[in-house]
Amino acid sequence: MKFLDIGEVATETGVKPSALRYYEEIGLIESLFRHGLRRQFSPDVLLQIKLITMGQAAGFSLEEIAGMFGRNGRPDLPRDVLHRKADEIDEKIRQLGVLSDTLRHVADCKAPSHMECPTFRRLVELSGKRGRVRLKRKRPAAAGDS
Amino acid sequence: MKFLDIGEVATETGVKPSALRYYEEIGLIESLFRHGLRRQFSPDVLLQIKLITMGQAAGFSLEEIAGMFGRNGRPDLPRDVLHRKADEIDEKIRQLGVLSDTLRHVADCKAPSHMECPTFRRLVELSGKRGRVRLKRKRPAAAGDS
DNA sequence: CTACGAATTCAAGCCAACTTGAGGTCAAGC
DNA sequence: GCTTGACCTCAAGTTGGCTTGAATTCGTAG
Repeated sequence: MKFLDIGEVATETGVKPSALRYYEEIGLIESLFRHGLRRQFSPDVLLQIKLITMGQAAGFSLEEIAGMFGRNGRPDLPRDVLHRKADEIDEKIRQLGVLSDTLRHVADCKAPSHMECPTFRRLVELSGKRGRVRLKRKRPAAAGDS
Repeated sequence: MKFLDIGEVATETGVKPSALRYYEEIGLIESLFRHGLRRQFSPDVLLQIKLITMGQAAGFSLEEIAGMFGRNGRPDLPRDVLHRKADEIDEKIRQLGVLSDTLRHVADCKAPSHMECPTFRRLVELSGKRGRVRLKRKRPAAAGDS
């Protein structure tokens, strides 16, 4: 089996060595042993780091991420908590959908101010509602309708 | 027309007064005038704040958010940049889908370590790929398949 | 054997986004 | 006219997640 230097892990994942050391310090990942002073990582760490960066993209703290996938490689959280996290993410996905729609609308809308545009307002107000709702795409914008 | 005290804005949006003052300080929102010392906000600010919190959930900085929806109430970014932001968000949505699936899998999988579970590995590796890919739900987990 | 480059530790620094605290102001109700 | 409570300002502090820098240690190639 081949082990990885911190530099290789860094180039493969795009996460800087300093960050990786920090992750190890807080117990989020671990190196298997040292070669001289150098940490040697299992290739599996690449997968773990992918999860970590995804979790960060989702807005979770490193602490929460550790809970989800385990400091030791397996989650310390019970099943139902994990399911609730997943639900949280799904809700975030919904909100992001609204944000994306809103952004595209803003890009294309000709109205002088968004606040006066009913489409805009509908979109944003939608963000509070539950359930899947995305705009039908590409209705050509009419003047005065931003 | 009815104007809002900072406290009302806070309770309606769930954003603390201190944060709202900070937003005003950096020009992200504005109060219309003062009543004595007190800031008076237009009800429209509630919508704006909803956008701000959505943007934050998406992982954008306040700076970026200001660019999207405008410090002044309208975006300072050109159309194509906004569209690219929307694309960014869509990509993030895809990644969150993978994360959510992975999390549910982790919750239900009986394998001793995720790293040994092929389903898990497939899921995570999927996150790099382009295009819509979500797992079919609720295939009952077999033993040894985590 | 020596030099090189890639790693190491440790403390300190940095940034965004707020929060906290002390001390002050104001308007509405009694 | 006084109290009350919600607001105000301003400076300083906090948290998370790293980054930076100085001084040092290795292993390998020449």
